[in-house]
Amino acid sequence: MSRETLLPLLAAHVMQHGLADASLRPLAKAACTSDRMLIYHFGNKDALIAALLDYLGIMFATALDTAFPKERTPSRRACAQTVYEITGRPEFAPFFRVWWDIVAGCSNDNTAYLEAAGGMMDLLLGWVVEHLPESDPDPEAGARAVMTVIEGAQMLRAVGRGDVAQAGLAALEG
Amino acid sequence: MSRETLLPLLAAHVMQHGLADASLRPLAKAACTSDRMLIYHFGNKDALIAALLDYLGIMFATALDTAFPKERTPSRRACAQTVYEITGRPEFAPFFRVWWDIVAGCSNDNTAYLEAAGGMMDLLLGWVVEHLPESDPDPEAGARAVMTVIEGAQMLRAVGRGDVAQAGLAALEG
DNA sequence: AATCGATTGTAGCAAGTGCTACACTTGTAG
DNA sequence: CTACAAGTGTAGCACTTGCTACAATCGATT
Repeated sequence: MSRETLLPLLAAHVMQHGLADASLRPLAKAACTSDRMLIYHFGNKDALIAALLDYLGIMFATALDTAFPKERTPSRRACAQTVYEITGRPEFAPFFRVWWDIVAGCSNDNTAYLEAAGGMMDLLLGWVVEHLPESDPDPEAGARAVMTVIEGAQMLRAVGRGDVAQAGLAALEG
Repeated sequence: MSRETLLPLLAAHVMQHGLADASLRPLAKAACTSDRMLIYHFGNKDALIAALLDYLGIMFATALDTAFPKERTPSRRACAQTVYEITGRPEFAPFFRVWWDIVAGCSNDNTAYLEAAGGMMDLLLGWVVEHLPESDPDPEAGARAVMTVIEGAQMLRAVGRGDVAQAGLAALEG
């Protein structure tokens, strides 16, 4: 049992139960160890969470690569709608459970959370750039516009206003 | 000491420390009572939180009305940018601290949180409708588009990507 | 065989959690 | 004045929290 074998189990638990009130003993049980061992391997809980955020970032990146089509999208709007549709699938729900916990942590100035969240945003931004149509006049600016709409749509969906989100996506120009 | 006198103090505490890990004894201290009294007045913690969410919704509505200009904005983009600018002022930071906690609660299927968040979104949606230019061809659709971009921008700002948010706002048509 | 570091189990601590039991004081209605 | 309900303080329960002390096991090196 090393950090590397522990992390997937910990990540699975966190994606199912949320990151906000994850405590050592339930985490340990999920990873088939004891709280004692988690502290031993990671030093303390903060370090464990930091390592977990790192790992979740990697998981997110790979999930992105496998779930998304390789081709470019025909328009900015189509790109945004594609991301929205794919991230709305049930297998992405666990990820969003922890995502909103991370955002909440960010607004409490938690540095580890800010880094993790920023990293994931940069990752997604890069993905969007490469999936905009080749004809896009300004892919960088386009990606930022698309990202903003996507994230807004995802938040609205999270609070049960998916209809607003869809309308917002449909209004995207390009 | 009644619920009505307690709620402002509780709200103040929650906006400073976050809603996620608000526990009875700190809340009680902030409201100059005991945990015993909070339970007495609200029945249990869940009911207290529900009442608090209600109260925060009202606070949000009044904050909106006082902070925002009475006039209509000249364009959809200007409307979004105005909301973004105003909600970025430091006095709104405490509110967003609890807002992201609420969103996180929503993605854990917490009904009370879902209701509160949905209510606030509807409120803001209505406000946007009435602040779009009179010339707007479809204020309902426009408001949804504006809302989506606003919320995306606010999330990006929360995770330290305000630059992306600004670009996203600037790309809004109309 | 001896030793050493890495790893693990058991037990527990001090603090904090939501909540309750019980006794006590009030203000008010009969 | 009395009775009764609303309100309040003190103590405490059973539980969870992050973390530590102490000792034991294990494989590998000397």
